[in-house]
Amino acid sequence: MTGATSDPPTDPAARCAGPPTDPAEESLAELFWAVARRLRHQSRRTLEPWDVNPGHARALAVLTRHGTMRLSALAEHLHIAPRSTTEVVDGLEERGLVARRPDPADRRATLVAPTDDGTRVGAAIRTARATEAERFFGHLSPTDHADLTRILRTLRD
Amino acid sequence: MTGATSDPPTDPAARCAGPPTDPAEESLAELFWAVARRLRHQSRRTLEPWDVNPGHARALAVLTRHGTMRLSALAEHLHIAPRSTTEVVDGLEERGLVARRPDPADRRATLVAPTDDGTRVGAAIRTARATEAERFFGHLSPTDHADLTRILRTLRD
DNA sequence: GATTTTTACTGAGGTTACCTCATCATGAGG
DNA sequence: CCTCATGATGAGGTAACCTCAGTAAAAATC
Repeated sequence: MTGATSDPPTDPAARCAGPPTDPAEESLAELFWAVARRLRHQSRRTLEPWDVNPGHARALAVLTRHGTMRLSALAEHLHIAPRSTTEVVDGLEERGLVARRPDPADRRATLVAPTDDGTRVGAAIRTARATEAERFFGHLSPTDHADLTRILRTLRD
Repeated sequence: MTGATSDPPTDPAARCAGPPTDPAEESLAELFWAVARRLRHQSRRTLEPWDVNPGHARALAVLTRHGTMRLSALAEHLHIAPRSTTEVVDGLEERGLVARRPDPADRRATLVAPTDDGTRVGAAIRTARATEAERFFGHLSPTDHADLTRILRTLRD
């Protein structure tokens, strides 16, 4: 009925900083969030085949990019609390994408390493992400693409 | 120590679709999310003085823009389930920003109307939002501003 | 070398912002 | 009148975070 309840029967992150609801009086910020919303949905769809959520994907990306690291280091990379990282790693471990192993240099610490499967999936997701971005941003002319990059970089800093 | 745990002692929404973690190999999507992150933080800070969360603010904006409406109608505007809307309205009512009143045309329904205070706060937030956007996007040259608007509109549709 | 302090992870439990399902009026159509 | 649909809400669940307390081990201090 509401659309939000029936369209995606299982989509707990249906929003985050939602759209304007009303096309009139559209500010740049509203526009920005509308685009963010689309990107987020597409991203979610992209990840579906691997049964990993965005959090898992981010962690796996860090691990395949930087290699084995301590759980605490992973937490810093992800900008989340160590305790939360424990849970993300739990999820990835359940799926056989990473493995915990004691740090030989410090018996308090655990090293988290991508498994072979994890490395493969990580690479696959990376590729899928690139394709997704291509589909999303690919419609832009080269000039617009460059402009957008430059402008976003300005806004980020 | 981790930065994430000590910097913002109370910021449950520290992320949502995080930053690249690594400046190298920055894709447009990563850039986009980095900007989104900044915008979100700034938005949160903007709302602090009124003790309303983004969800409250969105609901109040809809109500001050479109006026009194049924709870279910509000749910549709917000793209969330009616049950969730009940909770948002509860929050706003607690703060005295909206009032429930029975719909004379249908005794099952409740009308939600902004109070005088709600209207005032709604307007104030609207203004603060505009200022915030000015601060955020104001650094852009008029050309960049126009380009960004045009490009984002392309991406949204 | 023993004691204190710090650090790395994790169990327990909390919060936020959503959700579904069941319930209870009420309204609408046969 | 009776059945079915609808509007709001109680009850309870989930995801992704969080803090705090505890345990074990390392590091620093005495």
